[in-house]
Amino acid sequence: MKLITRDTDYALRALSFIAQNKDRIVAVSELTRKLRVPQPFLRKILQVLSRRRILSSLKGQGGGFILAKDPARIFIADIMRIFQGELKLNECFLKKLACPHKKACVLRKKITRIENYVLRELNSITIKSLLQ
Amino acid sequence: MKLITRDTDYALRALSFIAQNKDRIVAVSELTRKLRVPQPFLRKILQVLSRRRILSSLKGQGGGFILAKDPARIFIADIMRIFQGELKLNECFLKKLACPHKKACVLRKKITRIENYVLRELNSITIKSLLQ
DNA sequence: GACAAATGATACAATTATGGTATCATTATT
DNA sequence: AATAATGATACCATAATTGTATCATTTGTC
Repeated sequence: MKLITRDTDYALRALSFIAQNKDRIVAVSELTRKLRVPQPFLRKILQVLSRRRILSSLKGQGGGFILAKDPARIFIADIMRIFQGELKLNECFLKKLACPHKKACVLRKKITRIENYVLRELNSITIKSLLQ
Repeated sequence: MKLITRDTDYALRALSFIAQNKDRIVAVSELTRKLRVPQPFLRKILQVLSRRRILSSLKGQGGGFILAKDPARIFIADIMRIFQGELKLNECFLKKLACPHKKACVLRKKITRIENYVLRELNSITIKSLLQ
């Protein structure tokens, strides 16, 4: 029952650090030292964020990453979706089979209620709100 | 981001069915037909519920399972804990390392808030409330 | 221009969790 | 004695997670 996987977690921490150093370029090597996270893994994660236009990158000596968006507009739900796919707490395991309750499944309804709350919350948390 | 795993799901459906047939003993073979779930897997699940005193079992011909508790007192959070372990949305992946934020981690706090809501909800849903 | 330091892309690998199967022992009914 | 059920337990297959490794490309510095 993990809400956030490790890559998402690392991504959020990296984004927070980069947001706190908004005016300069941050290299993966620095992030690795600060966050104490495996460097090749973190590289992969940041490259994804770069492809998704959350970060901008600069190659070459002195290169690194910098935010491509206002941290007040980066929602953690978006980052989660990038690394974890669609956010659903809810998948019905019997969907292809003859589920006796079909659309009236009470369990499903209750879980959906919870899911809606969780998504609302996640959609309200920004990188900016994580700083300090 | 799965709230409920497949074994928990099957367990809840099986418990619901058994609760609807409160006055008699239900064999795994019948449940398998009704729920259309793999029989050996469901057996394993029900044996766990039996060990945990959620179900009582009767061996031998004509045997099977029957509720050991009032369905209004079986909470789905308990069933989830049995199959999924402690319910935490929250595990910090840097816990052993030098997390720069330590106890003040804002992300952790926000996730904890969500977690508390989810747990409160899950602790309020009983097998009885799933019937019909 | 050569070298060093950075990211881009991508393939591969190790570990763990999930979702099962298989088998033998035990018990109870007929 | 045979049959039909659960108890216990070991095993297995697949997928997801959590990484590593490598080579290509770009850019700054000497």
